[in-house]
Amino acid sequence: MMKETRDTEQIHAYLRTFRIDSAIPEDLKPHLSLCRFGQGEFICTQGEPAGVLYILVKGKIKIYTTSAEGKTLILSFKSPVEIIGDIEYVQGGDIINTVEAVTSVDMIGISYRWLRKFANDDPKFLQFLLDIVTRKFLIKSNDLSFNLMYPVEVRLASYLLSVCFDGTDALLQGRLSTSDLKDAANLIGVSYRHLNRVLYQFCAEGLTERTKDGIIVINRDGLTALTSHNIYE
Amino acid sequence: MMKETRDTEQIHAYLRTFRIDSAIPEDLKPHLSLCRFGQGEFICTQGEPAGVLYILVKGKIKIYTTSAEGKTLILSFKSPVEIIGDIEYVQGGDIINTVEAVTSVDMIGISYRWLRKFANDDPKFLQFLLDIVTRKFLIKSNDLSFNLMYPVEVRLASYLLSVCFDGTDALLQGRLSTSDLKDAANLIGVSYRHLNRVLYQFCAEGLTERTKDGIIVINRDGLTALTSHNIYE
DNA sequence: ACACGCCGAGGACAAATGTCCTTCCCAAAT
DNA sequence: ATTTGGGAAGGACATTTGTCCTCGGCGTGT
Repeated sequence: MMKETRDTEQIHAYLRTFRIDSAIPEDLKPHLSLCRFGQGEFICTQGEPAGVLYILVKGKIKIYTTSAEGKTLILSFKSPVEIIGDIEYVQGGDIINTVEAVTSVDMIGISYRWLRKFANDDPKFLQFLLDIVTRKFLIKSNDLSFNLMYPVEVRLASYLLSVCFDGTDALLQGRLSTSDLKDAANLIGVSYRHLNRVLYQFCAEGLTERTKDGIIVINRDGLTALTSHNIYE
Repeated sequence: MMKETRDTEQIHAYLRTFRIDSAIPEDLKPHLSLCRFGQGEFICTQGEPAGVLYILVKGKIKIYTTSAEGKTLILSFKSPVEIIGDIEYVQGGDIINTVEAVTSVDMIGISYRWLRKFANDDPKFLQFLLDIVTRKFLIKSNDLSFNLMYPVEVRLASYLLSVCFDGTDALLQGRLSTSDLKDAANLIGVSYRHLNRVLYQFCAEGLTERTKDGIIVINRDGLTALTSHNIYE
Protein backbone atom coordinates (compact mmCIF):
# COMPACT_ATOMS: atom_id res chain seq x y z
CA MET A 1 0.00 0.00 0.00
CA MET A 2 3.01 2.29 0.44
CA LYS A 3 3.51 4.33 -2.70
CA GLU A 4 6.97 5.36 -3.77
CA THR A 5 7.59 8.04 -6.37
CA ARG A 6 10.40 10.26 -7.58
CA ASP A 7 8.52 13.51 -7.69
CA THR A 8 11.62 15.69 -7.69
CA GLU A 9 9.64 18.89 -7.51
CA GLN A 10 7.78 17.83 -4.42
CA ILE A 11 10.83 16.40 -2.76
CA HIS A 12 12.80 19.57 -3.17
CA ALA A 13 9.90 21.67 -2.05
CA TYR A 14 9.87 19.68 1.19
CA LEU A 15 13.62 19.97 1.58
CA ARG A 16 13.36 23.72 1.24
CA THR A 17 10.42 24.00 3.59
CA PHE A 18 12.30 22.27 6.36
CA ARG A 19 15.63 23.86 5.54
CA ILE A 20 17.47 20.61 5.19
CA ASP A 21 18.37 21.31 1.61
CA SER A 22 21.93 22.19 2.47
CA ALA A 23 22.48 19.10 4.62
CA ILE A 24 21.98 16.74 1.70
CA PRO A 25 25.02 16.28 -0.55
CA GLU A 26 24.29 17.05 -4.20
CA ASP A 27 25.32 13.59 -5.35
CA LEU A 28 22.78 12.08 -3.04
CA LYS A 29 19.84 14.13 -4.23
CA PRO A 30 19.04 12.05 -7.30
CA HIS A 31 18.51 9.07 -5.03
CA LEU A 32 15.83 10.53 -2.82
CA SER A 33 12.36 9.17 -3.18
CA LEU A 34 9.02 10.21 -1.84
CA CYS A 35 7.10 7.58 0.09
CA ARG A 36 3.44 7.89 0.95
CA PHE A 37 2.04 5.69 3.66
CA GLY A 38 -1.63 5.25 4.37
CA GLN A 39 -3.10 5.66 7.83
CA GLY A 40 -2.27 2.73 10.05
CA GLU A 41 0.47 1.47 7.79
CA PHE A 42 3.82 0.43 9.21
CA ILE A 43 6.82 2.45 8.18
CA CYS A 44 9.19 0.05 9.83
CA THR A 45 9.02 -2.86 12.22
CA GLN A 46 11.10 -3.59 15.28
CA GLY A 47 13.61 -6.36 14.76
CA GLU A 48 13.69 -6.31 10.99
CA PRO A 49 16.84 -5.32 9.13
CA ALA A 50 17.15 -1.60 8.48
CA GLY A 51 17.88 -0.24 5.05
CA VAL A 52 16.28 3.13 4.53
CA LEU A 53 16.54 6.45 6.27
CA TYR A 54 13.25 8.34 6.31
CA ILE A 55 12.54 12.00 6.77
CA LEU A 56 9.01 12.63 7.94
CA VAL A 57 7.71 15.65 6.04
CA LYS A 58 3.95 15.35 6.37
CA GLY A 59 1.52 13.65 8.71
CA LYS A 60 1.90 12.12 12.13
CA ILE A 61 3.58 8.92 13.24
CA LYS A 62 3.59 6.80 16.35
CA ILE A 63 6.71 5.11 17.63
CA TYR A 64 6.47 2.16 19.96
CA THR A 65 8.41 -0.78 21.22
CA THR A 66 7.40 -4.31 22.02
CA SER A 67 8.98 -6.17 24.90
CA ALA A 68 10.02 -9.77 24.83
CA GLU A 69 6.83 -10.61 26.71
CA GLY A 70 4.76 -8.95 24.04
CA LYS A 71 3.85 -5.88 26.04
CA THR A 72 3.83 -2.76 23.93
CA LEU A 73 4.90 0.71 25.02
CA ILE A 74 4.34 3.90 23.09
CA LEU A 75 7.51 5.95 23.03
CA SER A 76 6.36 9.04 21.20
CA PHE A 77 4.28 10.69 18.54
CA LYS A 78 6.13 12.74 15.98
CA SER A 79 5.27 15.40 13.45
CA PRO A 80 7.51 16.89 10.75
CA VAL A 81 10.31 17.26 10.59
CA GLU A 82 11.63 14.07 12.07
CA ILE A 83 14.20 11.49 11.08
CA ILE A 84 13.63 7.76 11.27
CA GLY A 85 16.35 5.18 10.89
CA ASP A 86 19.26 7.44 11.79
CA ILE A 87 20.30 5.48 14.83
CA GLU A 88 20.18 2.24 12.92
CA TYR A 89 22.19 3.76 10.09
CA VAL A 90 24.98 4.77 12.42
CA GLN A 91 24.96 1.65 14.56
CA GLY A 92 24.30 -0.83 11.81
CA GLY A 93 21.86 -2.97 13.76
CA ASP A 94 18.27 -4.03 13.22
CA ILE A 95 15.34 -1.69 13.55
CA ILE A 96 14.86 -0.68 17.16
CA ASN A 97 11.24 0.44 17.29
CA THR A 98 8.12 0.02 15.28
CA VAL A 99 6.89 3.13 13.50
CA GLU A 100 3.29 3.42 12.38
CA ALA A 101 1.48 6.09 10.38
CA VAL A 102 -1.20 7.75 12.52
CA THR A 103 -2.48 9.85 9.65
CA SER A 104 -1.51 9.42 6.04
CA VAL A 105 2.13 10.31 5.85
CA ASP A 106 4.75 11.59 3.44
CA MET A 107 8.36 10.65 3.96
CA ILE A 108 11.49 11.19 1.99
CA GLY A 109 13.33 7.91 1.80
CA ILE A 110 17.04 7.46 1.30
CA SER A 111 18.62 4.05 0.99
CA TYR A 112 21.54 3.36 3.33
CA ARG A 113 23.38 2.18 0.26
CA TRP A 114 23.43 5.68 -1.20
CA LEU A 115 24.01 7.31 2.12
CA ARG A 116 27.16 5.30 2.63
CA LYS A 117 28.30 6.11 -0.85
CA PHE A 118 27.57 9.83 -0.99
CA ALA A 119 27.08 11.16 2.50
CA ASN A 120 29.23 9.16 4.84
CA ASP A 121 32.16 11.54 4.67
CA ASP A 122 30.29 14.74 4.14
CA PRO A 123 30.77 17.03 7.13
CA LYS A 124 27.59 18.97 6.49
CA PHE A 125 25.56 15.81 6.47
CA LEU A 126 27.31 14.38 9.50
CA GLN A 127 26.74 17.59 11.41
CA PHE A 128 23.11 17.42 10.41
CA LEU A 129 22.78 13.89 11.73
CA LEU A 130 24.65 14.81 14.86
CA ASP A 131 22.27 17.64 15.52
CA ILE A 132 19.28 15.37 15.03
CA VAL A 133 20.60 12.62 17.25
CA THR A 134 21.69 14.89 20.08
CA ARG A 135 18.23 16.42 20.00
CA LYS A 136 16.70 12.99 20.24
CA PHE A 137 18.98 12.18 23.11
CA LEU A 138 17.93 15.28 24.99
CA ILE A 139 14.28 14.48 24.50
CA LYS A 140 14.77 10.91 25.73
CA SER A 141 16.80 12.12 28.63
CA ASN A 142 14.10 14.56 29.66
CA ASP A 143 11.44 11.92 29.28
CA LEU A 144 13.33 9.55 31.51
CA SER A 145 13.92 12.06 34.27
CA PHE A 146 10.39 13.31 33.96
CA ASN A 147 8.94 9.84 34.29
CA LEU A 148 11.04 8.96 37.30
CA MET A 149 10.62 12.25 39.10
CA TYR A 150 6.98 13.21 38.69
CA PRO A 151 3.67 11.51 39.48
CA VAL A 152 1.17 10.50 36.85
CA GLU A 153 -0.93 13.57 37.52
CA VAL A 154 1.84 15.89 36.37
CA ARG A 155 2.83 13.73 33.43
CA LEU A 156 -0.72 13.54 32.20
CA ALA A 157 -1.22 17.28 32.54
CA SER A 158 1.97 17.83 30.64
CA TYR A 159 0.94 15.45 27.91
CA LEU A 160 -2.50 16.99 27.54
CA LEU A 161 -0.89 20.36 27.07
CA SER A 162 1.60 19.07 24.55
CA VAL A 163 -1.15 17.75 22.29
CA CYS A 164 -3.55 20.55 23.11
CA PHE A 165 -1.68 23.37 21.50
CA ASP A 166 0.26 21.32 19.02
CA GLY A 167 -0.59 23.21 15.85
CA THR A 168 -0.91 20.10 13.72
CA ASP A 169 -4.40 19.25 14.85
CA ALA A 170 -5.85 22.72 15.08
CA LEU A 171 -9.30 21.38 14.31
CA LEU A 172 -9.36 19.31 17.47
CA GLN A 173 -7.92 21.93 19.80
CA GLY A 174 -7.84 20.50 23.27
CA ARG A 175 -10.04 17.59 22.36
CA LEU A 176 -8.93 14.03 22.95
CA SER A 177 -10.83 10.98 21.80
CA THR A 178 -11.01 7.88 23.92
CA SER A 179 -8.48 6.03 21.81
CA ASP A 180 -6.12 8.99 22.15
CA LEU A 181 -6.49 8.65 25.88
CA LYS A 182 -5.61 5.01 25.74
CA ASP A 183 -2.50 5.90 23.82
CA ALA A 184 -1.74 8.59 26.36
CA ALA A 185 -1.96 6.06 29.18
CA ASN A 186 0.40 3.78 27.34
CA LEU A 187 2.83 6.59 26.60
CA ILE A 188 2.85 7.73 30.20
CA GLY A 189 3.32 4.16 31.28
CA VAL A 190 0.22 3.82 33.41
CA SER A 191 -2.91 1.70 33.19
CA TYR A 192 -5.89 3.14 31.41
CA ARG A 193 -7.90 2.57 34.53
CA HIS A 194 -5.65 4.81 36.51
CA LEU A 195 -5.53 7.46 33.84
CA ASN A 196 -9.29 7.59 34.11
CA ARG A 197 -9.03 8.16 37.83
CA VAL A 198 -6.68 11.07 37.36
CA LEU A 199 -8.92 12.42 34.64
CA TYR A 200 -11.82 12.22 37.06
CA GLN A 201 -9.81 14.45 39.36
CA PHE A 202 -9.08 16.90 36.57
CA CYS A 203 -12.76 17.09 35.74
CA ALA A 204 -13.69 17.61 39.37
CA GLU A 205 -11.22 20.50 39.48
CA GLY A 206 -12.68 22.02 36.33
CA LEU A 207 -9.55 21.50 34.29
CA THR A 208 -11.13 19.17 31.77
CA GLU A 209 -14.56 17.94 30.83
CA ARG A 210 -15.87 14.64 29.62
CA THR A 211 -17.71 14.42 26.34
CA LYS A 212 -19.51 11.60 24.64
CA ASP A 213 -16.34 10.32 23.03
CA GLY A 214 -13.44 11.67 25.02
CA ILE A 215 -12.44 14.79 26.90
CA ILE A 216 -11.86 18.49 26.32
CA VAL A 217 -9.30 20.66 28.00
CA ILE A 218 -11.17 23.52 29.62
CA ASN A 219 -8.61 25.29 31.73
CA ARG A 220 -5.23 25.30 30.07
CA ASP A 221 -3.66 27.56 32.64
CA GLY A 222 -4.76 25.25 35.41
CA LEU A 223 -2.98 22.37 33.77
CA THR A 224 0.07 24.50 33.15
CA ALA A 225 0.16 25.32 36.84
CA LEU A 226 0.32 21.60 37.62
CA THR A 227 3.28 21.00 35.35
CA SER A 228 4.91 24.33 36.22
CA HIS A 229 7.84 24.26 33.85
CA ASN A 230 8.20 20.61 32.94
CA ILE A 231 6.79 19.98 29.52
CA TYR A 232 6.75 16.75 27.60
CA GLU A 233 9.16 17.04 24.72
CA MET B 1 41.89 20.54 43.41
CA MET B 2 41.61 19.39 39.80
CA LYS B 3 45.06 19.01 38.33
CA GLU B 4 45.64 19.69 34.67
CA THR B 5 48.81 18.59 32.88
CA ARG B 6 50.06 18.10 29.34
CA ASP B 7 51.62 14.70 29.80
CA THR B 8 51.70 13.88 26.09
CA GLU B 9 53.02 10.39 26.70
CA GLN B 10 50.24 9.48 29.03
CA ILE B 11 47.58 11.09 26.89
CA HIS B 12 48.60 9.18 23.83
CA ALA B 13 48.87 5.98 25.76
CA TYR B 14 45.24 6.44 26.79
CA LEU B 15 44.18 7.27 23.25
CA ARG B 16 45.78 4.10 22.00
CA THR B 17 44.35 1.96 24.78
CA PHE B 18 40.84 3.00 23.92
CA ARG B 19 41.41 3.08 20.18
CA ILE B 20 40.27 6.62 19.72
CA ASP B 21 43.61 7.69 18.38
CA SER B 22 42.38 7.80 14.81
CA ALA B 23 39.27 9.78 15.65
CA ILE B 24 41.25 12.78 16.84
CA PRO B 25 42.54 15.05 14.05
CA GLU B 26 46.30 15.58 14.17
CA ASP B 27 45.97 19.34 14.47
CA LEU B 28 43.89 18.87 17.57
CA LYS B 29 46.28 16.60 19.39
CA PRO B 30 48.58 19.31 20.73
CA HIS B 31 45.62 20.82 22.52
CA LEU B 32 44.63 17.83 24.57
CA SER B 33 45.22 17.99 28.28
CA LEU B 34 45.05 15.45 31.04
CA CYS B 35 42.81 16.33 33.96
CA ARG B 36 42.89 14.50 37.27
CA PHE B 37 39.97 14.89 39.59
CA GLY B 38 39.92 13.77 43.18
CA GLN B 39 37.19 11.59 44.61
CA GLY B 40 33.98 13.52 45.13
CA GLU B 41 35.09 16.39 42.95
CA PHE B 42 32.72 17.85 40.37
CA ILE B 43 33.72 17.51 36.76
CA CYS B 44 30.91 19.73 35.62
CA THR B 45 27.78 21.25 37.06
CA GLN B 46 24.29 21.40 35.66
CA GLY B 47 23.33 24.82 34.39
CA GLU B 48 26.79 26.25 34.03
CA PRO B 49 28.17 27.17 30.62
CA ALA B 50 29.95 24.32 28.85
CA GLY B 51 33.40 24.74 27.44
CA VAL B 52 35.32 21.49 27.56
CA LEU B 53 34.76 18.05 26.14
CA TYR B 54 36.05 15.32 28.42
CA ILE B 55 37.00 11.75 27.69
CA LEU B 56 36.88 9.57 30.77
CA VAL B 57 39.90 7.28 30.68
CA LYS B 58 40.26 6.17 34.27
CA GLY B 59 38.06 5.93 37.33
CA LYS B 60 34.35 6.05 37.79
CA ILE B 61 31.89 8.90 37.57
CA LYS B 62 28.32 9.54 38.60
CA ILE B 63 25.93 11.56 36.48
CA TYR B 64 22.87 13.11 38.00
CA THR B 65 20.32 15.78 37.44
CA THR B 66 18.62 18.16 39.82
CA SER B 67 15.01 19.17 39.25
CA ALA B 68 13.66 22.66 39.69
CA GLU B 69 12.33 21.60 43.08
CA GLY B 70 15.76 20.50 44.17
CA LYS B 71 15.12 16.77 43.95
CA THR B 72 18.12 14.89 42.64
CA LEU B 73 18.05 11.85 40.37
CA ILE B 74 21.01 9.67 39.48
CA LEU B 75 21.08 8.99 35.78
CA SER B 76 24.05 6.66 35.54
CA PHE B 77 27.46 5.58 36.62
CA LYS B 78 30.11 5.42 33.94
CA SER B 79 33.49 3.81 33.52
CA PRO B 80 36.01 4.32 30.68
CA VAL B 81 35.72 5.01 27.96
CA GLU B 82 33.00 7.63 28.09
CA ILE B 83 32.53 11.09 26.66
CA ILE B 84 31.22 14.03 28.65
CA GLY B 85 30.13 17.30 27.14
CA ASP B 86 29.46 15.97 23.65
CA ILE B 87 25.78 16.84 23.64
CA GLU B 88 26.49 20.33 24.89
CA TYR B 89 29.19 20.77 22.25
CA VAL B 90 26.79 19.93 19.45
CA GLN B 91 23.79 21.77 20.82
CA GLY B 92 25.62 24.75 22.21
CA GLY B 93 23.62 25.02 25.43
CA ASP B 94 24.54 24.97 29.09
CA ILE B 95 25.62 21.84 30.91
CA ILE B 96 22.73 19.42 31.20
CA ASN B 97 23.74 17.21 34.10
CA THR B 98 26.11 17.29 37.00
CA VAL B 99 29.04 14.90 36.80
CA GLU B 100 30.93 13.89 39.92
CA ALA B 101 34.02 11.75 40.42
CA VAL B 102 33.16 8.61 42.38
CA THR B 103 36.77 7.48 42.54
CA SER B 104 39.76 9.56 41.57
CA VAL B 105 39.45 10.10 37.87
CA ASP B 106 41.56 10.82 34.79
CA MET B 107 40.00 12.61 31.89
CA ILE B 108 41.33 13.96 28.65
CA GLY B 109 40.04 17.47 28.23
CA ILE B 110 39.57 19.28 24.94
CA SER B 111 38.38 22.85 24.80
CA TYR B 112 35.40 23.51 22.55
CA ARG B 113 37.43 26.33 21.09
CA TRP B 114 39.95 23.90 19.59
CA LEU B 115 37.30 21.41 18.64
CA ARG B 116 35.51 23.99 16.57
CA LYS B 117 38.72 25.00 14.96
CA PHE B 118 40.26 21.63 14.20
CA ALA B 119 37.58 18.98 14.36
CA ASN B 120 34.31 20.49 13.33
CA ASP B 121 34.64 19.51 9.68
CA ASP B 122 36.59 16.34 10.15
CA PRO B 123 34.51 13.35 9.00
CA LYS B 124 36.42 10.89 11.16
CA PHE B 125 35.80 12.93 14.24
CA LEU B 126 32.19 13.57 13.38
CA GLN B 127 31.60 9.88 12.81
CA PHE B 128 33.23 9.20 16.13
CA LEU B 129 30.91 11.62 17.89
CA LEU B 130 27.94 10.24 16.04
CA ASP B 131 28.79 6.76 17.18
CA ILE B 132 29.10 7.91 20.78
CA VAL B 133 25.87 9.86 20.78
CA THR B 134 23.80 7.18 19.09
CA ARG B 135 25.10 4.75 21.68
CA LYS B 136 24.07 7.09 24.44
CA PHE B 137 20.69 7.42 22.84
CA LEU B 138 20.22 3.68 22.75
CA ILE B 139 21.15 3.34 26.38
CA LYS B 140 18.75 6.10 27.39
CA SER B 141 16.05 4.61 25.26
CA ASN B 142 16.47 1.21 26.86
CA ASP B 143 16.50 2.74 30.30
CA LEU B 144 13.27 4.54 29.64
CA SER B 145 11.44 1.51 28.31
CA PHE B 146 12.87 -0.62 31.06
CA ASN B 147 11.71 1.74 33.77
CA LEU B 148 8.22 2.02 32.38
CA MET B 149 7.75 -1.65 31.63
CA TYR B 150 9.20 -3.51 34.58
CA PRO B 151 8.62 -3.46 38.35
CA VAL B 152 11.24 -2.43 40.84
CA GLU B 153 12.10 -6.02 41.61
CA VAL B 154 13.33 -6.63 38.08
CA ARG B 155 15.10 -3.31 37.78
CA LEU B 156 16.93 -3.85 41.03
CA ALA B 157 17.99 -7.36 40.07
CA SER B 158 19.25 -6.02 36.78
CA TYR B 159 21.15 -3.26 38.47
CA LEU B 160 22.74 -5.58 40.98
CA LEU B 161 23.96 -7.75 38.16
CA SER B 162 25.32 -4.84 36.21
CA VAL B 163 27.54 -3.75 39.10
CA CYS B 164 28.22 -7.28 40.26
CA PHE B 165 30.25 -8.44 37.33
CA ASP B 166 31.42 -5.08 36.14
CA GLY B 167 35.15 -5.75 35.99
CA THR B 168 36.10 -2.35 37.32
CA ASP B 169 35.52 -3.24 40.94
CA ALA B 170 36.76 -6.80 40.92
CA LEU B 171 37.78 -6.54 44.54
CA LEU B 172 34.22 -5.96 45.68
CA GLN B 173 32.64 -8.62 43.47
CA GLY B 174 28.97 -8.72 44.23
CA ARG B 175 29.32 -6.59 47.31
CA LEU B 176 27.32 -3.40 47.71
CA SER B 177 27.78 -0.96 50.56
CA THR B 178 24.80 0.80 52.07
CA SER B 179 25.58 4.05 50.33
CA ASP B 180 25.77 2.17 47.04
CA LEU B 181 22.30 0.88 47.76
CA LYS B 182 21.03 4.37 48.38
CA ASP B 183 22.44 5.38 45.04
CA ALA B 184 20.86 2.34 43.47
CA ALA B 185 17.46 3.33 44.85
CA ASN B 186 17.90 6.79 43.46
CA LEU B 187 19.01 5.49 40.08
CA ILE B 188 16.09 3.10 39.87
CA GLY B 189 13.80 5.91 40.89
CA VAL B 190 12.38 4.31 44.02
CA SER B 191 12.50 5.16 47.70
CA TYR B 192 15.26 3.64 49.73
CA ARG B 193 12.62 2.26 52.03
CA HIS B 194 11.09 0.30 49.22
CA LEU B 195 14.39 -0.89 47.91
CA ASN B 196 15.00 -2.35 51.36
CA ARG B 197 11.73 -4.21 51.15
CA VAL B 198 12.65 -5.74 47.84
CA LEU B 199 16.05 -6.58 49.18
CA TYR B 200 14.41 -8.31 52.11
CA GLN B 201 12.60 -10.46 49.55
CA PHE B 202 15.83 -11.23 47.73
CA CYS B 203 17.45 -12.28 50.97
CA ALA B 204 14.48 -14.46 51.89
CA GLU B 205 14.81 -16.17 48.52
CA GLY B 206 18.51 -16.71 49.02
CA LEU B 207 19.57 -14.45 46.22
CA THR B 208 21.43 -11.98 48.38
CA GLU B 209 22.62 -11.70 51.95
CA ARG B 210 22.89 -8.81 54.34
CA THR B 211 26.22 -7.97 55.89
CA LYS B 212 27.22 -5.48 58.51
CA ASP B 213 27.61 -2.72 55.96
CA GLY B 214 25.64 -3.68 52.91
CA ILE B 215 24.71 -6.76 50.94
CA ILE B 216 26.36 -9.51 48.92
CA VAL B 217 25.00 -11.18 45.84
CA ILE B 218 24.86 -14.89 46.56
CA ASN B 219 22.99 -16.38 43.66
CA ARG B 220 23.80 -14.62 40.47
CA ASP B 221 21.86 -17.01 38.29
CA GLY B 222 18.78 -16.50 40.40
CA LEU B 223 18.94 -12.78 39.79
CA THR B 224 19.56 -13.35 36.12
CA ALA B 225 16.42 -15.45 35.97
CA LEU B 226 14.43 -12.54 37.34
CA THR B 227 15.66 -10.14 34.72
CA SER B 228 15.63 -12.75 31.99
CA HIS B 229 17.15 -10.81 29.12
CA ASN B 230 16.71 -7.20 30.15
CA ILE B 231 19.93 -5.80 31.45
CA TYR B 232 20.65 -2.31 32.64
CA GLU B 233 22.90 -0.66 30.12
C1' DA C 1 -38.76 -0.90 17.69
C1' DC C 2 -36.25 -4.57 19.82
C1' DA C 3 -32.52 -7.59 20.86
C1' DC C 4 -27.71 -8.25 20.82
C1' DG C 5 -23.09 -7.29 21.50
C1' DC C 6 -19.20 -4.24 22.14
C1' DC C 7 -16.73 -0.99 24.52
C1' DG C 8 -15.78 2.39 27.90
C1' DA C 9 -16.44 4.19 32.77
C1' DG C 10 -16.15 3.32 37.23
C1' DG C 11 -16.51 0.08 41.72
C1' DA C 12 -14.05 -3.08 44.67
C1' DC C 13 -10.26 -5.02 46.08
C1' DA C 14 -5.20 -6.19 45.80
C1' DA C 15 -0.52 -5.03 45.15
C1' DA C 16 3.18 -1.69 44.87
C1' DT C 17 5.32 2.24 46.66
C1' DG C 18 5.97 6.41 49.65
C1' DT C 19 6.26 8.82 54.26
C1' DC C 20 7.12 9.07 58.79
C1' DC C 21 8.75 7.34 62.86
C1' DT C 22 10.83 4.16 66.20
C1' DT C 23 14.42 1.18 67.44
C1' DC C 24 18.84 -0.51 67.41
C1' DC C 25 23.66 -0.81 66.50
C1' DC C 26 28.08 1.01 66.11
C1' DA C 27 31.56 4.40 66.39
C1' DA C 28 33.55 8.48 68.26
C1' DA C 29 34.08 11.47 72.13
C1' DT C 30 34.70 12.07 77.17
C1' DA D 1 33.52 2.10 80.35
C1' DT D 2 29.75 5.26 79.58
C1' DT D 3 27.55 8.41 76.92
C1' DT D 4 25.95 10.21 72.83
C1' DG D 5 24.92 10.93 68.09
C1' DG D 6 24.28 9.37 63.55
C1' DG D 7 22.79 6.35 60.40
C1' DA D 8 20.47 2.25 58.83
C1' DA D 9 16.62 -1.18 59.05
C1' DG D 10 12.18 -2.11 59.56
C1' DG D 11 7.10 -1.19 61.42
C1' DA D 12 2.81 1.25 60.64
C1' DC D 13 0.06 3.63 57.91
C1' DA D 14 -1.16 6.47 53.71
C1' DT D 15 -1.19 6.93 48.89
C1' DT D 16 -0.69 5.42 44.31
C1' DT D 17 -1.40 2.21 40.87
C1' DG D 18 -2.97 -2.29 38.91
C1' DT D 19 -6.45 -6.04 38.05
C1' DC D 20 -10.72 -7.73 37.53
C1' DC D 21 -15.37 -7.24 37.10
C1' DT D 22 -19.91 -5.15 36.53
C1' DC D 23 -23.02 -2.01 34.60
C1' DG D 24 -24.83 0.92 31.25
C1' DG D 25 -24.86 3.33 26.78
C1' DC D 26 -24.73 3.15 22.02
C1' DG D 27 -24.58 1.31 17.54
C1' DT D 28 -26.00 -2.52 14.50
C1' DG D 29 -28.70 -5.91 12.46
C1' DT D 30 -33.27 -7.74 11.91
